Amino acid sequence: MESALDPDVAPGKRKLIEAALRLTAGGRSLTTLGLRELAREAGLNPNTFYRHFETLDDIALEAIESVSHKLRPMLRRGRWLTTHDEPYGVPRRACAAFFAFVLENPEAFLRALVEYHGTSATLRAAVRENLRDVSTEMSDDVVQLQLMPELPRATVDEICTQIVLHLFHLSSEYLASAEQRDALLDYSERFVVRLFAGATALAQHQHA
Amino acid sequence: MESALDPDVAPGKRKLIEAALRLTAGGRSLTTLGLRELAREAGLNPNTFYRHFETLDDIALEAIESVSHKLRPMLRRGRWLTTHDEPYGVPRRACAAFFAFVLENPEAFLRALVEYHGTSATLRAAVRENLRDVSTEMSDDVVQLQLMPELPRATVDEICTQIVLHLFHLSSEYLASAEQRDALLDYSERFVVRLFAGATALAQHQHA
DNA sequence: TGTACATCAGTGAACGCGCGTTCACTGATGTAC
DNA sequence: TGTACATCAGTGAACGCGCGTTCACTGATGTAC
Repeated sequence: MESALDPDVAPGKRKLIEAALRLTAGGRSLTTLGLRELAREAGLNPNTFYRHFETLDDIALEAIESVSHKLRPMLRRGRWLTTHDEPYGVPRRACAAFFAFVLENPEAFLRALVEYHGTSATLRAAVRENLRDVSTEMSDDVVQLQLMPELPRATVDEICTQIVLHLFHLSSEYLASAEQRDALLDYSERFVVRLFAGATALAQHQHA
Repeated sequence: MESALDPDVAPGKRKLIEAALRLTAGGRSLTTLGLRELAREAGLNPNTFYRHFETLDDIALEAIESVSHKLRPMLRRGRWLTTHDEPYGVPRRACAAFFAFVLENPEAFLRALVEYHGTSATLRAAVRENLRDVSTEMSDDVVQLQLMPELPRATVDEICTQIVLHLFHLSSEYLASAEQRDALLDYSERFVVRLFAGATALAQHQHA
């Protein structure tokens, strides 16, 4: 269940992409993969690569895309917030939901982290675009549930971007040490609460 | 003036380390360098490598260390704050000082960014240690200049860590596009101000 | 002061190996008539 | 319905190349006596 590829792509192509994902699951960059290495991992003739891809960049992009297509739907609204709860637990539960999702998809996050500051501009852009989508959805929720009624939409957007980025960068440490997970959750909650509390306080000062 | 190496190390060793720094300046990871590639860049026989290093990891570590020894003293106290100014401009000037420093040492920052989530645990640890030192010094300043008298030291430490990390991750975008630099500075200032304002507001709520 | 020897940075040729790439081939599936 | 042909995923052998590594060598500097 590594990827969610079309079922009607050639089996060799699917095997190669799955091999790429397997090889990079531990934190290796997609840009360091070799053609023969991929074929070996996929159990195919090296030549088969050329039947489906032009360059090694091609397969890297398709691999990123297949992960993204799996991740995106799982980060939609419902997972983050539950409307009928008291609002003060929301930041903690949102952080907890994010980290739970990281635990469910550790390889995907390690891959994304590596490419975030990696060599390939295309892969960097792909990762950032996905993060932007996540933070936009988070911001939508905050606005629609009227969690921060005093703040303008632009401010909520900005803070959500910073939160998602922060959680994203913490995810490797969250995966690495099970003992620190509670501490990281506390830490992230304080981060979120402080940003929103600060923005609210500043907005009130402006009004007074 | 790439590095600050001991003047009495063998010229071949210095040339190899400088070659490593040159090759990674654009954002390549140290872990992807080849022995012959280094020798070529340094203008030396490939074999000379073995006179000074055991493995390719060795030279990567020494390269990181030489950058660190150059960077550390430049991030000390004086650069961040100026005591006699009004306190409300401090966050912006601190961010501006950090970004100015990034502009002066673009290669060093690109290198550090790449290794931050890279494959080698040793290099990751080296980068993180340096960031921790920077944020500790920043926290010292905030406490000693009594900029946030209501906040306990632990809170100031935590916020400074988050600020340094945030600025660090922004540095690649800061370097990449000159047009966005003013916007990034504004953005960072808001981030800093919100965190401290939030922590202060929350501390006052607790007292009331 | 002069000679013999050890140390050590750097050289040059050669090795075996895995790499990306090319070419000619197989065998299954689909399609035209 | 049957035959001929095109398409296409996958195979296998071979290529030239750059890699890390080894071995034997040079030549300068320092040291012992």
